[in-house]
Amino acid sequence: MEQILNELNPSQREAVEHIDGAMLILAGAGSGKTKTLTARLAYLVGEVGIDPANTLTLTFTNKAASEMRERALKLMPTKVSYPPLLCTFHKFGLLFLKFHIEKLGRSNNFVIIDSDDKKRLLRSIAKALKIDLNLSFIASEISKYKNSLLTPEVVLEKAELPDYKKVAKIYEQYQANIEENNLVDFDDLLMLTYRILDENEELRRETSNRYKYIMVDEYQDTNELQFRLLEHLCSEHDNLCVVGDDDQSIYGWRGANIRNILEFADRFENTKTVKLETNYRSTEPILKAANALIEHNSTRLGKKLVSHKGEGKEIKLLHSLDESMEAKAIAHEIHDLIDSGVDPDEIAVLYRINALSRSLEEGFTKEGLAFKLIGGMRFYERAEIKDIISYFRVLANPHDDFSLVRIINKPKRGIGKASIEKLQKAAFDVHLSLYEYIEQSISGKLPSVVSKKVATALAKLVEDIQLLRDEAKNALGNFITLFEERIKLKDHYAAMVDGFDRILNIDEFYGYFRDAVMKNPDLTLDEFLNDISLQSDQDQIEENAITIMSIHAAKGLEFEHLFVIGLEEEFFPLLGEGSNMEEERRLGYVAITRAKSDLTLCYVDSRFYKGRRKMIDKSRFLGEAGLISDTSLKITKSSAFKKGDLVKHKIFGIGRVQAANKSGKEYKLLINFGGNKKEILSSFVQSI
DNA sequence: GTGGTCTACATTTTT
DNA sequence: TGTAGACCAC
Repeated sequence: MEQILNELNPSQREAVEHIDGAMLILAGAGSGKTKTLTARLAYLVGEVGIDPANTLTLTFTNKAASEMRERALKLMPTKVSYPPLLCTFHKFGLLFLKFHIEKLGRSNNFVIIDSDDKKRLLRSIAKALKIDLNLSFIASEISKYKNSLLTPEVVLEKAELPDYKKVAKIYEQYQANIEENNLVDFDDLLMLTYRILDENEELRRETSNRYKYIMVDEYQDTNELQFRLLEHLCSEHDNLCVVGDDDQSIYGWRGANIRNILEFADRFENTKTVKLETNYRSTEPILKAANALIEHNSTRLGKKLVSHKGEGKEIKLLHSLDESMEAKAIAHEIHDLIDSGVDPDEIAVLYRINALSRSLEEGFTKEGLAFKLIGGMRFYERAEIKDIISYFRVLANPHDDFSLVRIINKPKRGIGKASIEKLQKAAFDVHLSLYEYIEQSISGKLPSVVSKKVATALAKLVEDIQLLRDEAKNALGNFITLFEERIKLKDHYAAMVDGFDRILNIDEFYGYFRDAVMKNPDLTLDEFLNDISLQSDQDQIEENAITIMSIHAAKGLEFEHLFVIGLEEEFFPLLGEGSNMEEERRLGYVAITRAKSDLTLCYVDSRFYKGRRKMIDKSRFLGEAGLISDTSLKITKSSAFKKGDLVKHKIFGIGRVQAANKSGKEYKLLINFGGNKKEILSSFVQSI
């Protein structure tokens, strides 16, 4: 243990050795946040003698949780009998609800639905109510309500604008619907947990006394609900240690409340604040730019990263004509790096919006550069995977109407929309689940409402389901083989245009399932489903290739050689309604601080976006980071201006170049400003 | 019920 | 420019 402490710097050590009471660890990028957190957990358990069962460490992602678990366990004495609970907020909610959801009058065999399921449900409700609103908007609104603990009734009452009234109506039906089917969405995992704790004082006390030492990672990303949940969890002791960086709060648009971290010390009495400002990741020039940039924000707690590494290469700027030239230029630089022996895993390209990945993908492919793209369609959200999961859900619980509808005609059984609707209505009328109704109508106990052809298809489906259910009850060792034999999902997908990829995915999933069964021969379908529902595939297949991803996706990662593209006004900072300049700047800060020693910031003169080519200015962030003297004066290669170009002058406004003549190092431009012709040096205008 | 065509639309995303 | 979902014809 002594050795662990010796490896820490004074502030890290101070944080680790603080035991009781609230503590805010302001951990700048690359300041050894995970190290401090895991060391503290090990210290509490191994040195202070706190029962691991009395600790709770919460993260946002599975990846962070498993990384921390691994590191903490290594530091801990081997004699620890019980591993400390270290998981995501949502996983904690799931565990809690498994034990306590009956306090809300619900049974604990609930099924977790993902955002895709949620949207499908919302779509059908919106359609039934004849409401034509953007589904993502509805989904995020409902999410907001839940995270603010607003019930449908309250929202209905409060909503004033017509659109919000409509959303409230959908919310009401949505909530009724999922409760009726005993479904739980991601927000419910937290909201219901909170509600149970809020309504049961006794349980609240018990729970708080159980988790006597609570730690939270990435605290700047907590939302209102998570904060209130934490309040309940530490109501008996205030032993809440949070780690975060207000400058890295980049999920405001998702409901993260930066005030949670800014006002932490006000909410908890006698908060100890520790700042970790020594950065072990990046060289001085990189941190200088990061510090300079973030200083333009006003709402922050204030801290300044100091480089432990010291001097290094200056940040490079890469200016290109357009996105394809940009991709080409970057590809060439990366090829050079790889040729000089750099590990591709140490190279990444980041962007603010996913749309910018396309030009990179195309350019890199053209240049024969292998890359892995993070983001986009998630593995578990692929239609073919969701189909299998839906089958599994039906097998685990045939009364899961929602999943049954998804798979009832996959592969095609000739059961169409009309038949499904008839069945649903009939089942509803006799208060049976869809499956029960189908089962009973086949056996003749209830009248059939569908054609003979459909009835035969349904009979076959029911037979398959029963057979597979029986098999699943015994052992899952041979389950996949039988499943594929009966359902033939692969054949269904093989016939499609992109069938090959889909088959690969299906096989990967089957393999994953077999593996899970092998690791745990007693696994049940139920357990398997719950495990994967909270899983994302952040940890992608390990390939030795460079990475391209959004800045959000790069949070928590670091790279020796980093490129950030799209440093242009409009793209980064991303401008538009609802854009938040301070959050954009924090994103810039996150992007820059991902680089260890070699950072290249790229911008172009024009980009193709949403079907149009647009001229754009370089980002104000370049100026704010001290990388160019003044953003408003463009220091361009003079050849960039030619007759016919539109330019902007600080005083004269927009004009068109009529002639360009070399004058010393620069070009002298004859510009027509709305009929008013002037001769201006090119460095005094910007191209637009 | 299935399959093809047309049109509106287009941040960031984990669980 | 690309695509998801709506819509219409068999």
